[in-house]
Amino acid sequence: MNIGDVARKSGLPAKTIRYYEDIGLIHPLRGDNGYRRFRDSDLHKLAFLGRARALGFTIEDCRSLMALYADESRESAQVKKIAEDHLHSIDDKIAQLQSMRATLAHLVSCCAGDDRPDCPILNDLGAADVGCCS
Amino acid sequence: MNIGDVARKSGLPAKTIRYYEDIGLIHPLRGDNGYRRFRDSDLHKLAFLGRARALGFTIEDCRSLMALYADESRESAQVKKIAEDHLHSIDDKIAQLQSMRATLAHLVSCCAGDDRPDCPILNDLGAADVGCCS
DNA sequence: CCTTGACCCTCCAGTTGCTGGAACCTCTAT
DNA sequence: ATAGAGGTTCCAGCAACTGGAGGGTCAAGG
Repeated sequence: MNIGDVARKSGLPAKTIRYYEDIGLIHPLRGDNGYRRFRDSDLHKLAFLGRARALGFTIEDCRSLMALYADESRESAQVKKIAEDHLHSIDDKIAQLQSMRATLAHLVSCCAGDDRPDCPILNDLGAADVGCCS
Repeated sequence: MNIGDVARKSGLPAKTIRYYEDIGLIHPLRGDNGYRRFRDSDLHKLAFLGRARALGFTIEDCRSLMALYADESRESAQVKKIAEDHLHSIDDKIAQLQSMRATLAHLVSCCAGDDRPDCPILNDLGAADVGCCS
């Protein structure tokens, strides 16, 4: 398979696949013409990577997960640890975003959004101790 | 004020403050020794930036917001538009993270996390059509 | 007067995970 | 022969900093 084929099958852009080879996540063969030649196992790895990335794992996590996947003598605790750590970092991000969201939604709801210059959003950003309502 | 003073007062790292000058968000004066000399107005802008960044606004949003803040003839609708757009992008991110979180939490709960190699997390990543439970 | 330590300066490189583009080569079909 | 669709490499850029090297400056203590 050429890179276009695995791109279509894996759903990853060709650029990304080349990048994954660059950083050593996959090792496709090369044809006499210099083209990358992908085996089924390469496609399988790319699909694995696509799913892991879709779950938000970092590239380094993906590297670890693929190593564990290939390691018959792994302990599932190792995998679970990576996944749990990631889950916590997702929870942290969600909490942070929800906190931002709450503040922002409140400010937005206080802003008239008309042609007058008076704006509680700017008032709030301009001075921490200015409540935007009442 | 020197950069260390404004760093302490604004809560922003000195590095970040230099960066903000680089990209033209602030324009502190310079003393004869080459040191940056910050006025109260610079500190005020940095505090504004710190709060806007804490709400997740991009640097370009911050630039627009600061321009509107300085513009006496602004319309609050312009500010509200930026804030609402940002609010939507936050909502999108939260939704995406919650979707990841749901999948991941399920997989984690299915994984024994012991010394055996069998792992539903890896099974799922390795093949899309493998349910991790039952 | 000298030294020490806390500041300050600039400039360059690295972070994460790609993405776009230039300049070029290869294959297939007409 | 040529057009167009594929492939290749390499370099630059994104966002928003962050770290470090290699230096200059300032105030206090001996």
